[in-house]
Amino acid sequence: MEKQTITIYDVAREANVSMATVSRVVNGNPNVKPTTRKKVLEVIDRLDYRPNAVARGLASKKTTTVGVIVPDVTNLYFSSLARGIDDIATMYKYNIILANSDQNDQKEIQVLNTLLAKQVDGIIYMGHKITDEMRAEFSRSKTPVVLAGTVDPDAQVGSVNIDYTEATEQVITQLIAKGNKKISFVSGALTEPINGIYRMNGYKKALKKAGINFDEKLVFETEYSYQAGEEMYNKLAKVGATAAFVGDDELAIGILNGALDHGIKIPEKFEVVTSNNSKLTEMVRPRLSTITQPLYDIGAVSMRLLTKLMNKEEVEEKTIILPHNIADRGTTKK
Amino acid sequence: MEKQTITIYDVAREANVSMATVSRVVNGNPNVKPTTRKKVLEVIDRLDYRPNAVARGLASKKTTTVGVIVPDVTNLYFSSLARGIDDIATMYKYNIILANSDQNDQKEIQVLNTLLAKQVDGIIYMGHKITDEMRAEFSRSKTPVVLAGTVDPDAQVGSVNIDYTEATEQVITQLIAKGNKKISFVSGALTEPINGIYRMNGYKKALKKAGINFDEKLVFETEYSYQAGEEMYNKLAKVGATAAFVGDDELAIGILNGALDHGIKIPEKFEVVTSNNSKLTEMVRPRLSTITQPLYDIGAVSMRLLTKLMNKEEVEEKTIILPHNIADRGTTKK
DNA sequence: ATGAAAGCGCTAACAG
DNA sequence: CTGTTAGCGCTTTCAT
Repeated sequence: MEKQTITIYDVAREANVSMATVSRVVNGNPNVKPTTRKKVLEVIDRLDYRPNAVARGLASKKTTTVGVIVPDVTNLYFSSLARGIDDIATMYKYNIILANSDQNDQKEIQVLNTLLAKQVDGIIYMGHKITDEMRAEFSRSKTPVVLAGTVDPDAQVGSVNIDYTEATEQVITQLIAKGNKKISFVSGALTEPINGIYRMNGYKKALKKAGINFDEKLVFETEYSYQAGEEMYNKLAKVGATAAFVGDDELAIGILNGALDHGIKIPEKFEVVTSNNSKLTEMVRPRLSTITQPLYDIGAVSMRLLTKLMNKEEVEEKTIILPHNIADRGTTKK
Repeated sequence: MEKQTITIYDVAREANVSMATVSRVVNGNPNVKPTTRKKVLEVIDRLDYRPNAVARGLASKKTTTVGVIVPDVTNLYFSSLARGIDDIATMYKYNIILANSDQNDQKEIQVLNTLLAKQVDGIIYMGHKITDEMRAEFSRSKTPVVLAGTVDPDAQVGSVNIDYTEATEQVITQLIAKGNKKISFVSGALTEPINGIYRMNGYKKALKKAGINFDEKLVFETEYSYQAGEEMYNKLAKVGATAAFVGDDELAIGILNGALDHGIKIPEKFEVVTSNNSKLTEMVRPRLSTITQPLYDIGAVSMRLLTKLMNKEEVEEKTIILPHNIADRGTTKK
């Protein structure tokens, strides 16, 4: 025979009080006489009663769970953000439903819909690009949304990022100061605003300031993968680049190793700066110079912002920019 | 004014059918006349009706979500498993509630309880060690549990792993064949069965077969981190080890870089073999030799097993061992 | 401080 | 093939 699930009703009966009272003590409502509270608590303990969050969710219209959409958790950039998100979520008593989207448009919409169907109280979205359809869904639903480490020029929703333009400009400026004239720009698709708009603008600004002409041949779009990076080095060599600014750490490591495997001296003959400062950057030799982003914090702050939004608190600014820096390590000249 | 959520009842009214019929078409029940199905579907579309999964969960006692407990998602070993889990979960229409435990006993219990309160249909646990309390909770609850990449000698629950003992034995045997006499065993706590029992047994077996005495001084327990590895190299040098078998990739990379930073030639002067074959192993130079585990598959198979358990299907064997191999790469002699 | 009662939105017999 | 009717377990007014 199935073990009977014990409900709030059982507790009420055993404690000689009403369901309402049990509900009150479970929810920490102060309007309960200490004696009855004690009595109820004791019965709860004795019966090993565990509130059913689903029933509670249906009645209260709050699930205390938030949806997290991520391209791929095995990417350290995203898993670092996810970690920050989960920690703050836990702190505020939320749980996370984590869904990998593979940045696939269909899957994203699909995932968003099941998340909404599951009545999540809020959503954190990470990705490289927001399709029109997603944007439409975001604004159509009254569920709060925060973009973490993800930019959207037309975003009506909250977001947490660093200033990619400025960071990129600084990197390029430093590279130019070290004597580089041909600095490649390697990133994912330029149709992604973070690449095509923000980083690219920073790149061009630095070039312009230094009086260097923008050369399209130095710009490479590719996928975010180690493999793509390894193959990329040849192309960089072919166009005569002496340095590369790279938008993703795994990609950068691919390029670094590609160069190394060709016997190129790093940083003497080729410099590379990456963008995410994931822990990978410190695990390779030479250590990768990089823009330092507070990855964990971006996630944490995103979740914190989301809690405010879910709580309908007033937020002064829902487009948050966190500080960044540049770490000069082994892949750039001293 | 709040936008009124539209329910199954609204659809029923608009379509001139009963809630039951709407429910049937929503759930793909074949017992609906094509005409009415069409009519209902049209109303659903027009009203933009979206079934409430929480209400459904309460009524059906199934949430189609599973809990996933993991020490830390930013660890590539675990995120790789998690990725496999999520993909199969999606395939079977489940969602994943992901919770980081930091391998903290208290937090684990805490997390397990909220997962259970949220009525997850099943749980996948990853970790280094299962405390008595967790084991007790697992057997007390009727919610199916599967351990992924996690061993528990007394496990009553499902599990998916490789044969750690055999794999370790093979590694050590190969290392011995290459002339090493002093091979260090570096892992996390030996109180964790995977280290203290399985891997250690493999280590000792290989030694014994080769007639080499077990030397406690060659065994090192440490935490799973890159940093710990970097610091570990000195100790290895001190005891005169010429090779190391390492239980974790980040740890192994730390050791590798520690040696490299000391100017040690790898693999000529020191060999290292790691255990998890995460993508990190191919990103360092020289590439790390490793036991190859099908990480993604361990996750995928775990989730598949869990679906069967949740479905109360008959499973021949719930302790699954997946095949492994040894990849001889740059950190071992040819 | 406590109880009664009406839902929350849906599924699942059961009946027809 | 379709409708009726109970719940699922809890929160939340509204009384008292």
